[in-house]
Amino acid sequence: MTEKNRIDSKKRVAKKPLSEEVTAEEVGFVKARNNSKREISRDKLEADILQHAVKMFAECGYEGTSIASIAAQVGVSKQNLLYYFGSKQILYQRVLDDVLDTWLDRMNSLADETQEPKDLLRSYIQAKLRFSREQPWGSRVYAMEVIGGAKIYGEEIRKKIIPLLRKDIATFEQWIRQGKIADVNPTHLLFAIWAMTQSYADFSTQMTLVLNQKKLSANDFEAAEKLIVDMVLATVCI
Amino acid sequence: MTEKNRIDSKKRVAKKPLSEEVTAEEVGFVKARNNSKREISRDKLEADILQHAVKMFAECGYEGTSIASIAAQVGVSKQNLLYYFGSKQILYQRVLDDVLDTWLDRMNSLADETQEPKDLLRSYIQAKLRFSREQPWGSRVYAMEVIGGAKIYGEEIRKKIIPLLRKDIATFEQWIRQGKIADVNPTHLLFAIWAMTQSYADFSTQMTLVLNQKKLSANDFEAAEKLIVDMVLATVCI
DNA sequence: TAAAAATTTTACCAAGTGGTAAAACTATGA
DNA sequence: TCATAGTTTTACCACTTGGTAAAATTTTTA
Repeated sequence: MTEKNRIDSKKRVAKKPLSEEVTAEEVGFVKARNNSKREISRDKLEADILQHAVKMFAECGYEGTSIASIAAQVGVSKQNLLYYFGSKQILYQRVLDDVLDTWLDRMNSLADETQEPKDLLRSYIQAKLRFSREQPWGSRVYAMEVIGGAKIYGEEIRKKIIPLLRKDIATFEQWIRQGKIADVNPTHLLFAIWAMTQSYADFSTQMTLVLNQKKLSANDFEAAEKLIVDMVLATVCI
Repeated sequence: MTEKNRIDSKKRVAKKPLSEEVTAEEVGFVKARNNSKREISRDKLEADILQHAVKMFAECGYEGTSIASIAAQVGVSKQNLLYYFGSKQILYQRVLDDVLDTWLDRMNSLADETQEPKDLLRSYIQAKLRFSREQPWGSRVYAMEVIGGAKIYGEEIRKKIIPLLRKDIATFEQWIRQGKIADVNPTHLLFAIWAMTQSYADFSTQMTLVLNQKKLSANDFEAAEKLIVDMVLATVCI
C-alpha cells in the first residue's frame, strides 16, 4: 500500500518541468523563471492544504481526520486535494516531513564548540520552546504519531530524529568528560528537556485549564523558559 | 448524542440488583453475597473489554479504534460488547475514568504535612512514574485526549484533574512562603514534573529507538527517577 | 491557433463504521 | 418447574470513508 501510494503520488509530474527549466535557465538565459500563474497558485494551494491538514491532524488524529473534511476547509474538492497529494498517507507524511525539517533546522546548535554549554543549553531550550509556541499543531501531530507507536512515520523518525538526539547526547557526554557540566545521565537529561519543552504544545489544553486562560500567553512562555533553563542549569551545576 | 448515549447505557440495569442485595445484606444477613456465575463472568468480561480497549485506544486513538476490532480482540461479538458498554463513547469514557481514578488515588500525597517537601516530591515523582511504567496505555489515552483538545473528556478533566493540580500548586506556594523551598514558579514546576514523568509513557517509542532497546527496562526507570528527582530538588534548592 | 499539459469536475464504488431491533437462548430466584 | 431477568446471536441499516476512472475544462507551449 505504501509502495502503491508512492507511485500514485508521481501521477502528477508537475514539478519536473520546473526544475528542468531552471536548469535551462542556468545554462543559457532562456526566459524569466517559470513562475506562471499556474505554478504560483499550485504552490499556494499546496501550502494551503498543508496548513489546514496539520491543524486537523493535530486536533483529530490521523484516522479521525478525513481528507474530505480537509478539502472542505481549504475550499477545494476532495478529488482535487487527491490530485495534489496522492493519498491521505502521503499528505500526512508531508505534514510530518515539514515538522522534522523545521526541527532539524533549529536544533542543530548544540555542537557549536565556540559557545559555552550554559548558552548552548539555553538556546536549545529556547528553540524547542519556540517551536512549541509557534507551531503547536506540528508538535502535536508528531506527538500523536509517537504515542501511537509511530506506525506510519517510524522509519523516518529512526532515520532523521534519532541520530540528532544521539548526537545531542554525545555532546552532553563530551561536556561531562571535559568537566564542563556535572555527571548526570545525559540520555535522560535530553529526554527531560524534550519532555518539558514539548509539553507546552501537547498539553497546552490542560495548562490553560489550570491557568484559567483561553490560551498560553507570552508571559507563560517566558516563565516556562526561565523555569526550564533554571532547572537544567541547576541540575548540571553551572 | 451524549445525552442519548447516557440513556442507552442504562439499558442494562444489571448492576442495580447487585447493589440492592448488598444493602439488604448489610441490613440483615440475607445470604452469601450474590456472586453468581453470571455476575462473576460479567465483571470479568467488562474488565477484559476495558483492558483491551485501553490498549487499542492508546495505539490507534479514539477514531482509529473500532468497537468491532476491540470486540474481536476480546473474543465477543460487537453487539455483545455494545450490550455491556452502550456506545463507543461510553466505553472510551470508562477507560479514562479508570485512569483518572488511579491518578487521584496515587497522587493525593503532596499535602501531607508530617513529611518534608523533599520526601513528598520524591514520592510524587515516583508515583507518577510508576503509573507511566505500569499502565502506559492509560497514560497515552489521556495524553491523546488532551493533545486533541479534550473534545470528549474535557469536562471530566476540568472537574477532577484540574482541582488536583491546583491543590498541588497551592502546596508548592505554601512551601515557598514558609521558606521550605526556593522561590520558583510553582505552576510551571508542576507542569515540568508532569511533563517529565508523563513522557516515559507517551514517548517511550522514541526513547527505545534512542536507546536501541525493545522496551524501557527497570534500569531506565531508575535512571529516570534519579534524574527527575535530582532536577527538581536541585531547582528548589533542598 | 492548435496541440499538449495541467487541473478540475462528475460519477462512482467497495469496504467499513457505529448503532438498532428483535429473536433466541440461559441462568436464577420464587 | 416455571416465569423472569440477563445475555447472546442474527439480521439489518444509513452513513462515511479512502480511493479510482474518465470526461471536461483551463492554461501553457510550440
